[in-house]
Amino acid sequence: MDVLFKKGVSSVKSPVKIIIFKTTSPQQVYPNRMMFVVPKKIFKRANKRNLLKRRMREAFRLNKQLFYERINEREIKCISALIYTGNQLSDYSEIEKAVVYLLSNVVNKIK
RNA sequence: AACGCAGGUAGAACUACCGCUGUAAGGAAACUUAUAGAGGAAAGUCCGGGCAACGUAGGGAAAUCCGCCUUGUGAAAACGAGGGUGCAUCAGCCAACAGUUGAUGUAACAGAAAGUGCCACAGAAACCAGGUAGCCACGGUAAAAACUUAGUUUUUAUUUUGGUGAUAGUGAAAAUGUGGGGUAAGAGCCCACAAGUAUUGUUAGUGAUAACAGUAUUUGGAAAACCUCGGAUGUUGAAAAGCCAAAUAAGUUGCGGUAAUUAAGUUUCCCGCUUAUUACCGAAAGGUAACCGCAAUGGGUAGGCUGAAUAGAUAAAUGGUAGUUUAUAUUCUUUCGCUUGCGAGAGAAAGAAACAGAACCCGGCUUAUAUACCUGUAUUAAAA
RNA sequence: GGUCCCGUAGUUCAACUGGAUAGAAUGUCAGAUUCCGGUUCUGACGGUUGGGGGUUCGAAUCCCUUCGGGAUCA
Repeated sequence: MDVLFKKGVSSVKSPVKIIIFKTTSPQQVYPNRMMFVVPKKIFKRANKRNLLKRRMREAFRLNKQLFYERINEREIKCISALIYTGNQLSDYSEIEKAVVYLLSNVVNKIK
């Protein structure tokens, strides 16, 4: 996880940020491992953090097919993190737009 | 009726598709099927338990919590009902105050008359009253006046000693208040009335307590300062605790065993050194003081399961989208009634948005809460 | 999950076991000094003592409640 945040490639589309890193670990079977983060400093209440994490997870779940195709094209395996950086609660539709944009564009940035 | 405040109750339902966590069954596996899946506060952690380890003859100290009475629930903390007492507000009686009656609200409601300490500034004094000024008495000194011619008496000033707690107006608070007697001056010193406290008795009441009578007494505030009294609690908390796995090495020190040492000298002991001796190695010269066990030190290991639950176990699931219905704010259309801009009915549109997310489990307390309903109440408006 | 501690001018700290206008340094502003600026000197401003309630004659201090921040455990 430390490696991800130090060496990973990041991309921002408000209110979500993505960090991705190409891994060479042989233990990983799946094409990608995703982590969802909502900072406690901005959202003090646990129910709001839960709500945002659920929305981000749902958006990723419905749109991950496209993301996996692009990864498989390049024949690599990744670990990545979705971080919520906004200050306010956003609707599901806003989050979904941001997540789709990031998933489609971030793969090209990997070296 | 509107709106505000306080308290209480509830804290929408259903369908489809795609998913999430646990459990069970099936399957080689991928996975499939069935079933269960957040709250009134899950929150704060302010209390009390269960449970676990350690401790425990009995008693005490310390520490923490509780504190009017009766009664109900409870394992206990605590909560409910009724009552008592104090305080506050409002109303009635009264010209007014005081007092009393009623209603409502409220109380960390045992003890300040066991003890220690505190009460700034101001004030004589903030609690054994009495240093100061004042007042009063006897005496001394000085001056003046009167009578009488030698002193006496009176007044004033000053002062020693004694008495006094009326006067001192400061403070949040000043030693119970008023009146009279009494006295050199005064004082609960005495008396009357009133107020308070303690205590005894009688009556009423289960009791807190109340009423009456007697006796004693006048003793500020604060216990949310320490503390005293009565009651309860052994201490520490699931990072407790149990089991499995892994690890507990080398070195150093001490004690003991075996043939693997012993003795003397060096100022008493230890270390070290010297000499002799014992054992082992070596052809000799010479070299070495082993090895094993226990304890300490030293460092090393530090993962999993149980605890654990018919929601659930290790970053933690309980969701997303679409639609329907309902409570309901709002808007529009329309019918009826008349008070002519309100009320009642019908239809359409829109339509769940509060506080908030279990982590060992229960019981209380506290705090946060859109909207609806219920109870109480302040204000405003209308009618009688 | 448990236990404990701390919140005071813009900033860093005081205020003794409750006693008065909450103080000091620094910062800010104004004035003086200087040709101008700095330094220096003088003065002023700046506080709901985190919020709310209670005890008390009196609360930054004691008690209750709440908000925020921090430490610690094997």
